[in-house]
Amino acid sequence: MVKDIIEILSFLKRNVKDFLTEEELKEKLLRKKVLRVKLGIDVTGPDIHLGFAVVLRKLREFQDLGHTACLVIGDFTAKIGDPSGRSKTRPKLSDEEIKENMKKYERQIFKILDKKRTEFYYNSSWHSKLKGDEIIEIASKYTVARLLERDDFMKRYKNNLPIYLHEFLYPLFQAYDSIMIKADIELGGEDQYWNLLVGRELMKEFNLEPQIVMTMPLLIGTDGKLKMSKSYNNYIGIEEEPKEMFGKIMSIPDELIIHYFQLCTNRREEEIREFERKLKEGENPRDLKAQLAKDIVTLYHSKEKAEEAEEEFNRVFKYKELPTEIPVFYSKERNIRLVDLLVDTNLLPSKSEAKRKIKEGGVYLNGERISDIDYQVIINKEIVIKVGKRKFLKVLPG
RNA sequence: GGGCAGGUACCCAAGUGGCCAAAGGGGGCAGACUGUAAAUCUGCUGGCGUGAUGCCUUCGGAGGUUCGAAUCCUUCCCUGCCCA
Repeated sequence: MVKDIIEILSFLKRNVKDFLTEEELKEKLLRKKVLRVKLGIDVTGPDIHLGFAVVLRKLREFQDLGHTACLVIGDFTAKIGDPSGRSKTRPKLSDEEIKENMKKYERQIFKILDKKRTEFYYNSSWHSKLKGDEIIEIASKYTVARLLERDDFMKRYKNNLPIYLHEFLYPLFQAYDSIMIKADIELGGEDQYWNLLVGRELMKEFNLEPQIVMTMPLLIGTDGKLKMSKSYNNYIGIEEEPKEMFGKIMSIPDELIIHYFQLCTNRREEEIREFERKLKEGENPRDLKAQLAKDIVTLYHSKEKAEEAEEEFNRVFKYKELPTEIPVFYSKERNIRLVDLLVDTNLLPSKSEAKRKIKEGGVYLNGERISDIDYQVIINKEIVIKVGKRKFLKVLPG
């Protein structure tokens, strides 16, 4: 029994950044059969990306060991939004929008999680009922100095940027969630560490067994610099089309290959070491990245789709051929300026932009670069337009 | 409540009467090269116009002064700091 637990612990420790504390988890595993593993879900946008998937995958590991995933939907904060109207990351959402988002979310979440061992909680169901005196009670358990410990708050404070009072309260509300669902352990990205600790502290204040805190490293986004996030637009959604997913993974900087293998695939530790060695020995990073892309597409789609995506990628970017499927636009005009056509087809947003792209040599008609901004297009048969490396459109008379 | 400092394009940030569609950086896009939608280098980055020294819209909002305003004045809104 004890030996099993040690094995389980070392399994669970893979890809973990902060773990507070291993001893407590060991003790809980010995004492309880089923742990309640909490994960907070933000409902502001409908896409789950590979970064969040790192955490979800960890949660799945707990489920596979028989534990319960307790997903706390942050609909309360989403509904309140940001009164200052400044923060784009917290737009105010209606019940309908939240429901709509949740539908899409569930579909994606269960690509990773096990439905049978998942419970959903909407935190508005308790937060909306809190009375003023109860809120004060919660607030009285924590100090401003401790709230200011949070890096993000401290930075803003030092830089004379606004910190709104409700933002100060959010961590406490989030912590209160842990109390309401009696979490044994809470998971999150490493940037959540501080928030999760508040949960731990608050639980102690309410005379509950404090939750264990476990965070996963943040996945770096496709830009190679910032954490993967919707707001930085550097993310790869787990529901993206295989081709798109494949391409996006190919576009990550080479230095991130191992990082992604580690956090986004089921490759064993030894295999990853092996890849690392190959890279050092001068193996073409392109090939390993293609392997990575296949791994990930297989995980969220299928092996077949992954292979298709690879073929397509090679066709378009390696051999510079046309993609197999090109969207079609039927043009009523038979004789039109190229600039106008580019705008009409939505390939480019404005005529100025179209002229720029033509001047830059980024526009091709049937494989031929066009550099005359006054170019007239005669549409009497199929024409394939290419803008930049990735935009293709077939234009037919219609 | 009082004093002071600020609000500029997708973001950060310079500009303090005409040479401002507005420096610089980031991001984005395009090209070259390549190993790929990697890295690096180069260019572009408000809209419209037949190509440059043309027009229209944009420097928190609304008015005003001026031949001319991001820049000056009035007023309102917002943020930070200090004092109370």
